Amino acid sequence: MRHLYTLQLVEAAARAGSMRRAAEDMSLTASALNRRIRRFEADFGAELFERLPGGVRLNAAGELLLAHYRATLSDLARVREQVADLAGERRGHVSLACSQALLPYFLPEQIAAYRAGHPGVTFAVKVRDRAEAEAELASYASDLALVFEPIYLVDFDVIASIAQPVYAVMAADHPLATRPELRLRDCLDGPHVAPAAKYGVRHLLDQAARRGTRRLAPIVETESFELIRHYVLHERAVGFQIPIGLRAPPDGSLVFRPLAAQDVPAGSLILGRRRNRTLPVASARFAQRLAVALKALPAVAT
Amino acid sequence: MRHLYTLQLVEAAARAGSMRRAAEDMSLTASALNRRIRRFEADFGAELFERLPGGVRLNAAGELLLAHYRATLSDLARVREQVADLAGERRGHVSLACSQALLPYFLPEQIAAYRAGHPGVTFAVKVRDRAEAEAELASYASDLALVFEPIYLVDFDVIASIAQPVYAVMAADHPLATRPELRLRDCLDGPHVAPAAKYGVRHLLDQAARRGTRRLAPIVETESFELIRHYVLHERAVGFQIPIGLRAPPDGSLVFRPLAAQDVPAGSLILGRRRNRTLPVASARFAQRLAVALKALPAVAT
DNA sequence: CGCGAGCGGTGCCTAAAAGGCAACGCGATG
DNA sequence: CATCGCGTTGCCTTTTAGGCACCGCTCGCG
Repeated sequence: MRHLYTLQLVEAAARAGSMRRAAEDMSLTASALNRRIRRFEADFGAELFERLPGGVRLNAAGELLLAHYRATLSDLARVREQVADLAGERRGHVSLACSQALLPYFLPEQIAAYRAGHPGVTFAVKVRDRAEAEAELASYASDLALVFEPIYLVDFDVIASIAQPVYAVMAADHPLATRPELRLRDCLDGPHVAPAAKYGVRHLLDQAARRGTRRLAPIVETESFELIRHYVLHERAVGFQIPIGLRAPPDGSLVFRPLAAQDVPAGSLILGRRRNRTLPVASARFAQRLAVALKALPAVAT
Repeated sequence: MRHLYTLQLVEAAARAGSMRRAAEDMSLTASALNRRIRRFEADFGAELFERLPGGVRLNAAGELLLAHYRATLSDLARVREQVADLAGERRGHVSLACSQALLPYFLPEQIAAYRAGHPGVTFAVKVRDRAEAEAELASYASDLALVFEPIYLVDFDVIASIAQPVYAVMAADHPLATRPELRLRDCLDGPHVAPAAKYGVRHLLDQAARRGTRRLAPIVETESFELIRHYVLHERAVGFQIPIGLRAPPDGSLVFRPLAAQDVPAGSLILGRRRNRTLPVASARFAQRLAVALKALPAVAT
């Protein structure tokens, strides 16, 4: 959109940290970019940047304006989608930040099912931990976030929420696999594989362990739940994951057992958007679909 | 703001209903305006107007875009105020749509008190009935609305709400003036002066009368509460108003008596803003002040 | 301590965009 | 059927934006 070009240049300068680099990024000479920004500042009534010897940095006014720009851009995209929808094109784009547990089964199925009915809609899926996901929303980088145990930020609207207990993951021949439900201490007594601290599953486990005056002592700590799932097939250890990210392999090599609720309370898997944001039609509809699918989930994985 | 000029032209054309007239309004030739709009439509990817033989009218896409423009404008004004606030200027502007009852005492006092602390802040007060006030908010024409018995629209956020019973207004020597509280039938039996149907007070009276299978039969029906207040001094008639718009004159010529709550339930005086809207700082602060002042109101006028 | 590299900013000239003017086609109107 | 007002287009002028060369400045490095 042509009329937002100046603001786009401001964003480029803010991102590059230097007018000359921003000019190069935008295929312009530094003088042209500089003049546009200076002219805008004069018109706007305030400087947007701190001019430092080594470049520029946004000041408070600039941050405010840039937030406005991003909001405007996002709203304009929504309008364009609605207009396209008016013309019956059914096009659109959904951007979503989610926790890892959604990657293997839930999201692929949901996206595929949605695209079957709306082949013109494209998706962008980013994997973000619970803190990052909310930052994604705040900066308009993603429309939706589907996160396990998010840190409730002020600018976050919950669209749907379901409980997800923590499950222990282990090889079928693990001694604990005979029990229908596990106590936390059983898992901690033996070797265990845990996700990194930034993940909601780990957060719940740490809190639960602290209540029992225990500590997690993982033999492997990782940012990848996929690694956890596969690792426990190699060494007799217990991993952890929430049921939405688990499905029994056909060969029966892997089993899941819930942790007793009195030890580790169930966490919340939450679908949210930026507070007060009107989503593009495609995102809003997909969010609606996700909300329905989440509620229809079987309470327990098998 | 220079970069929104094209959208401003679109709005002018929409308002004028003709490109030539809009061009005149904006001090431009029709050809220039027409070309800007056509260029924008090409860039945007959709036509914004129906071209009729007698002029132009916005189509659905145009309506959508214009709503975006107004939202952008409003958000930009907020940003500018926040930036001005950053510089410690304490400037700003509050636009407010309100019912007539607020005009004689409450609003002048509140505005004056606020301006005493913030002399840089200016005000725009529009008088609107309950339906119009919400349209004001929806179109971003006003930041706030303070209305008696608004028609609850979907896009309306309530900031504060207080109960206001309906009072009868009459000359001090009116026969009914001797009673501390009046029944509705007493008022309807004698000559009475009533506000027009679009006002909340009249709405409450009509509903109440219908329950008692009575009808209002005003000798004078008017859109002006000021006229009502003054008229009852000339003829032995009863008028109606809510206490926030009433104050006993020093000469004691006018008296107010509440209508029995079992006859006419109290209505709500509601301070609201457009749903999901971040208000400019000045408006937000003034709204906060209004909310406090409303809660501190004496329950009954004397 | 000097010197070059990189920065934001400015004057000058050219290129591009926007505006004004006149005219065209077209439907509505009297 | 002539006329009026509408949106629109071609042509030319005016305004605006961009490229280039260069200035003054700070900072790191030899």
